[in-house]
Amino acid sequence: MLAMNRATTVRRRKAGATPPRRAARERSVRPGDADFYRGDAYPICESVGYLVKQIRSQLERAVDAEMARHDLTGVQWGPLLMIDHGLGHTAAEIARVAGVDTGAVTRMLDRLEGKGLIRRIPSPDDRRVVRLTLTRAGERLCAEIPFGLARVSNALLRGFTPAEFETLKDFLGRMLANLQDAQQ
Amino acid sequence: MLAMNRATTVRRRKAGATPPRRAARERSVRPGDADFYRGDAYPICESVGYLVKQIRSQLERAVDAEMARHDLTGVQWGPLLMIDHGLGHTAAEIARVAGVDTGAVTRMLDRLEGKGLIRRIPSPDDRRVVRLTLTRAGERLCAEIPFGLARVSNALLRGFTPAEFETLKDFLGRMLANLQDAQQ
DNA sequence: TGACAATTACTGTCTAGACAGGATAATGCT
DNA sequence: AGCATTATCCTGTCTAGACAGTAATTGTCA
Repeated sequence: MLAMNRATTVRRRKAGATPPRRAARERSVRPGDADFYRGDAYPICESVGYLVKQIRSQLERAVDAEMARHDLTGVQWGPLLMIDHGLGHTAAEIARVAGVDTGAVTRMLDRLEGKGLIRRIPSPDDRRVVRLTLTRAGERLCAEIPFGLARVSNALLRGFTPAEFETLKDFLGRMLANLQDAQQ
Repeated sequence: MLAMNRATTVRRRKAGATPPRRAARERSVRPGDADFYRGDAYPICESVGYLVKQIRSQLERAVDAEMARHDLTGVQWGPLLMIDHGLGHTAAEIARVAGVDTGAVTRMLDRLEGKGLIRRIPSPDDRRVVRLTLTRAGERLCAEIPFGLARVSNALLRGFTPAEFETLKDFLGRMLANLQDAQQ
């Protein structure tokens, strides 16, 4: 169990969760799924999944470039805004809301603290928890960030009509819901 | 210039590329951009960018779970398929097509070679390049992969009509185009 | 031809997420 | 009250991408 890589770990968990599943290559995961793609003729570079991946990574690049003006990497502004908006009082809360590992959060907070943007304050109520607050510099930065995000978002949606914008949000919401309940 | 982090580097490059840009917080990047979002009222957790990010990461999780059955991580199947389809004869070609760093490719190929899925063969024509081929095991794996991808894609699109599917692809394509030409 | 530029593969270093495991502290149940 | 469970935070180790820089080779052009 020592040098076990991530793939192996995931497989083990999956095997425990859904037992049978074999020789089920031709059908979809569950009845009701769409049937737009087939395994024996999958257009890798034109699939919806590929497009989403491309958009996401280009989007991250664009946001990165905006945030770089403030000396932030592409992911550091997220927790910062969460703390500012009262959605992230502790490391565990940030991990839950952002859907990432607590270990990753710990190390990211190290970097934000190193940059003098946040402070860690041991909670008097519960001596396990460390409460997070913004420094003055952190607050100043948080006021700037949404402008960059809005700029990138508007560039992304260039040419969309208001009606298309609404349809798009509907589609995205439905895909996300599909993914979430496909995951049980 | 030694211990310079990524954010700083990006900023420097950006500063060199687009000189003026100051006090331009209220307007979008370029005329013609949509105006669905404003910096002073940005709905972080409901924005299109946030949705795309969520979809992408959930999608990666789902694909990960599929690929884990073959002991592959979520990104290793990409280069594998590229080699199989003749889109990635060399490390440099993979890096170009996938849009990632050559250094990252080198290390990923190390892992794939370690798993016995690919072979590196020094090219006789050009002594700088190393040609990539699949091993027998790699070929077998490549035949399986598209079935998992199709399964995940169909689950993602559950409930979409064919017309909606076409509209969705149109929207995604337009967003990607916007991002690409916003990047000059 | 010979200097210079470009390309290829690679290595080092940073940020970053995922998983596992551990220390400490709080809570719940018998 | 005592003990097990749970929660919080942290550290170690792996995969992974980005950037910088290097060595070897190839291409270009004066």
